[in-house]
Amino acid sequence: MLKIYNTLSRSKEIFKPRVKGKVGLYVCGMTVYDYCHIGHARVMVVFDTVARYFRYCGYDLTYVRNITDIDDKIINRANENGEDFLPLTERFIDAMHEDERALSVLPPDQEPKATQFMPDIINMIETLVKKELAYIGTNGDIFYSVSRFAGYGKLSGKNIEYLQAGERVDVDTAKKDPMDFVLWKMAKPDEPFWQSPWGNGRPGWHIECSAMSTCCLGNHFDIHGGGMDLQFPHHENEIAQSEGATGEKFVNLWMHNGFVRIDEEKMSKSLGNFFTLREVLKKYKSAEVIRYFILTSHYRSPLNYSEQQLDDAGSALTRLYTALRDVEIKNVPIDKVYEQRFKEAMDDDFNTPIALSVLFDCVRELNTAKKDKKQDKIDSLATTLHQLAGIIGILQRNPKKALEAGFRWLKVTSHLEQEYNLDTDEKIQQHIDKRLAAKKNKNWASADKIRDELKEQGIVLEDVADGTIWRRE
RNA sequence: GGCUGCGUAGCAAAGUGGUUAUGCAGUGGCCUGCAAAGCCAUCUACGCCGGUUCGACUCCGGCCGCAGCCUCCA
Repeated sequence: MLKIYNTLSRSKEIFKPRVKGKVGLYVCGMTVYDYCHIGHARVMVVFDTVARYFRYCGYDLTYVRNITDIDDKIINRANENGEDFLPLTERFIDAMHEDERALSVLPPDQEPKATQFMPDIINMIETLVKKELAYIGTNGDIFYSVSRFAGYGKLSGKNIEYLQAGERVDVDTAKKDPMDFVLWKMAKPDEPFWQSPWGNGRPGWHIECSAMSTCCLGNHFDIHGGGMDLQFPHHENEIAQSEGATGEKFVNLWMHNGFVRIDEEKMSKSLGNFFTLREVLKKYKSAEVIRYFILTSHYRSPLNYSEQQLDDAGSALTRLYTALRDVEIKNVPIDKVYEQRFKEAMDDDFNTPIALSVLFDCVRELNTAKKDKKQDKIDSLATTLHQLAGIIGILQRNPKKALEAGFRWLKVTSHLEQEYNLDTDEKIQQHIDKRLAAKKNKNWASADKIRDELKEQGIVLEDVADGTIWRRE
């Protein structure tokens, strides 16, 4: 029985799809004017894990994650670069897809872009104007009249009375009320625009998500997600727009993931304290450490970024992959006890830290089974581990290759570098063979020297029954 | 000012009204030519002060500290 925390009710609720066996999930994606940072990676990984789990549970899921490809920041960045906004957004959409693949994030079923939904956006605004929920401001922009929508604030728990509009930002004098927000912005000279009944312009940020989500999933759908910071005003405004326009309930369940922090402070573009995924991958060989790191905390908790934590993630993955290194994944039934424990963890609002702890318990039992040479048990547990880990998108690489590659780019500054010349696996193997020969002659001093010197260069050797295997630290 | 949420061992991170979370790190042992990996054992906990209770890290109240939203942000 799957329970999910609903921001709307501030409690965990038993998940009931609108239509039996089907789920519609919409997640607010990226505004594409820069590379993805670790905060974006978290949204992608969290909702990818949610999507994978729904499918594992047998739901027919439609997962929609939008792309905001027109807004003020995109226009500003394009101007700074002296380019048109289109090549800019195309470039960063490609980059985002690369990052997504690196994180083992499966593509959503639909990835609507704001610029592709102009007719629907304009239709929705027209409806809102017709219903007198929106009006034309003194500058020609169209605004949503917040006071005309009963229940504004129900998602974020805000009371309009106490909101201090204009405290940090000057109130736009074109509005009737400081709380009102823009639906359609008139284009200034040299800005990209689309034609509308109110003149050439572009949509406000919030309306695109109302239009795209209802077009892709219907007026009323199951789950809407995104980062905590979107709760207010973005998602609050989406509710006002969608419910105002359609007259139907918009979304049953709202999910919001916590922030990534740096030194106990929110990572954000505006604070400038962010690391892009690309930067982090200059230190770590595989984005799997980042995915693992994200899964070590519950999706609603804050997640403090540090290299120490990514190193620990690498160590943990080493243990997991090591357990699978010398076994075969067979087509055998998986262990029901571990599957049940794993399911219970995930059913409890996607508790991935517990789910991971189940995997480690499975690893221990698997390692013991190996020691005791219980082949049936080994087959069953190895398959269980591999399959359950797959549900949360980890541990799907070839274990031997993953371990030989290692998880971190080590800076080796050893004087041995020239002498050993370890730039290919074959060359590493030559040194190992040399050591095996020394071992055969019981020339321990020589064998140990090779092992120590390889270790100095980040290569760890393990002598096993039928030879020597290696991995990178 | 209004509204959220958090405070767990060396680090990270779950959870529970009484019984081992888990990972990394540490210590002791087994294994090993010696290691590594693995297995076994083990040390460090629940911000502070009250209250409820046979019993609270877990519930209630107060206090302190931290983060977030009320502006664009995942």
